[in-house]
Amino acid sequence: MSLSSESRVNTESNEYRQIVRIAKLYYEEELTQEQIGEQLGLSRVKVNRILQRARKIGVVKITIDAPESDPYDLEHALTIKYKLRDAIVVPDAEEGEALWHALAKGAAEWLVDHLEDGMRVGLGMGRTLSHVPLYFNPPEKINCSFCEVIGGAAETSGGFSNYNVTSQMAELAGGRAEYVYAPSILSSAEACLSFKREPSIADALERARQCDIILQSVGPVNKSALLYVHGYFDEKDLEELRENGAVGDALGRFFDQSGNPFPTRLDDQILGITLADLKKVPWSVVVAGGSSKVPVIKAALQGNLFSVLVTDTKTAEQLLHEG
Amino acid sequence: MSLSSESRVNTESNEYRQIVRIAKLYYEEELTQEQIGEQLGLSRVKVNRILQRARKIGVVKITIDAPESDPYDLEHALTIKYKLRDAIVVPDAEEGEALWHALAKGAAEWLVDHLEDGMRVGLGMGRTLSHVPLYFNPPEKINCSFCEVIGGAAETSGGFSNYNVTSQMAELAGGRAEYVYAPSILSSAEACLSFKREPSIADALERARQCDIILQSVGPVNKSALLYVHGYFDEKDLEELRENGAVGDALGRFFDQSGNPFPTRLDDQILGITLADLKKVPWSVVVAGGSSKVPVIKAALQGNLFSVLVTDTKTAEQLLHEG
DNA sequence: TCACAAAATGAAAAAATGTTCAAGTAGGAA
DNA sequence: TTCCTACTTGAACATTTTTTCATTTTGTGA
Repeated sequence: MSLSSESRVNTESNEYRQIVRIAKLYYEEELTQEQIGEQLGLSRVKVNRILQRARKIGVVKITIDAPESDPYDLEHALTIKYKLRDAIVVPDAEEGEALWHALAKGAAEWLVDHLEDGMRVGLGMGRTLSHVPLYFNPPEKINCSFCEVIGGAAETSGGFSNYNVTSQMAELAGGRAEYVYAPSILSSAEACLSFKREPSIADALERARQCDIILQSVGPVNKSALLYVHGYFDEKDLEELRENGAVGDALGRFFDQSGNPFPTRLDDQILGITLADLKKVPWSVVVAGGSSKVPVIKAALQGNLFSVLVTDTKTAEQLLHEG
Repeated sequence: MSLSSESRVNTESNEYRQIVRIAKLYYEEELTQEQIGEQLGLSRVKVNRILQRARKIGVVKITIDAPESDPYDLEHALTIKYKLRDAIVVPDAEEGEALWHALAKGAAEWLVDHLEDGMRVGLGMGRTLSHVPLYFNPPEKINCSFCEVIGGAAETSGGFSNYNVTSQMAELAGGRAEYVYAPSILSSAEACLSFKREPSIADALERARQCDIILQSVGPVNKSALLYVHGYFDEKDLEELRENGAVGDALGRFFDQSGNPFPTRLDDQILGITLADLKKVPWSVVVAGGSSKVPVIKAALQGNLFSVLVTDTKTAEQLLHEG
């Protein structure tokens, strides 16, 4: 019949008329392709092909109505670009308001939506995470448990103890708290090993590996790193790490630009789950934002260390438009 | 979770956020419902339900882009309202231009698009049909045949003979013509019967019944009717037919308001296919327009005598908006 | 005319989607 | 509390859609 060029169709042509008619019968009248074929004397396969063509050349337009699309678009773009299960973009912090409050709120709300009976939630460390309980407000009691994924029940990190966070979360949810009664970093690999052999601690770590959800932050290779704070690394060590390609850390474990583990001499002294463990968790949530963390987050996401990201608008945009 | 009211969703809610995200993954990223469910931790069925909801509440809008939509809309509306296989709406005739030219052109073009090798096309009678050859212009030779569906190879009707029309069409298409060598109306039922028993005529009628396509017009119960023109009915007869509920005729066979056959004393004297035969033809095309024919066309379509309509804009609108 | 590559076709297979149903669950009234 | 009705859920089933593939058709250049 007519010589059908790839993507342009004469609006006056009979081919076009037919495309429009079939599209209407399918999308407006909701006939099946079979019924349309029968009515018009075409094979079902042909009707199918015409419909594909109709979508391709834009005779049929499918639009998604998303008012206030900005945050949604960012979230959606992030999930696509980094193959995430979910992404939450919170508004940039107001002047004078700390970013970690906004992030903590986003993480807390995300958690309320995803927490179900029987789940175990692992909590990492850091200033942002320590603010999560402030905003965590489940509408009803949930039969779940919260645990630590790194030692340190009795320690404090940046003024906030893991212990407190874990117990607060458990209380707010109406669930149980499970602790790791041990330091996060041991003085030697041997000491660490003997702790790990202790059944109660081994159990605690095993529970941590089997969390349904883990919330954790990531940080750059600088003085905020866990191992620096605890005095196991000095400035020179950090410098060396950076020079050799370490980009950031999560739970005291460093990783490079691609999110691959970057081993350090202290890896065997840390009492906590590894990056490999983290990758296996169904919902591993990284809660982080701020310009300095952009390359770190990017690396972590590229290495699939996390499946959910909670961040702020500005960071989201940097994650999307750079590189 | 949230109490989901039937058709209104809070744009800020997490439910809405989820609907938009899933809609985007499905319609923009073209993931399958299964993949989406996997990624988001939902069952496939649930994703399916959310997508149905997205369409229902209008988050997803499917639009069909039909520039110059007027004729298309009319055609589409006609196919739906009267359950037609196709409808062609030609522009209203210009001042001084006869409607039947426009209709004949529409019918001829429709035929070009649908005529295929091996098909048989039956041609009825009437002024409009007699103009079809003028506009019939197939781009290539088609191995098909044209036949008459009512006697009258040697007669003329309104100045145009069936014979001429059939042979012209066959010639233009490069196919064969098959005639019914007999009058369209006999002087008695007995005479008609003996004609019908004649093998060559019986064959011709059988061929007519097995057409793939039949083009025919319809007319109101007035002096233009075949049986009046041939002198078998007088004005009083017409008057009586009208009073008893006859609305129009096709091929000399009358029908009522619902398109049901309205028997007359002359039915057995007509040498041609019946309305019941007409209904069995895959593509029976009625070519008719004009205010006076609106009730006739409507009746014929309601009785499913035809599956394709060729008419003009004004008539189309009347067919759609009245009754 | 022939031969060849590209495009179109539809039957069958595979995949995706939609529906039903039985079981479970929340919310509300007594 | 108990009972009741309403809704929600996902597995199993049914239907529809899409893809694949072998074949035919069509256009093109020799």
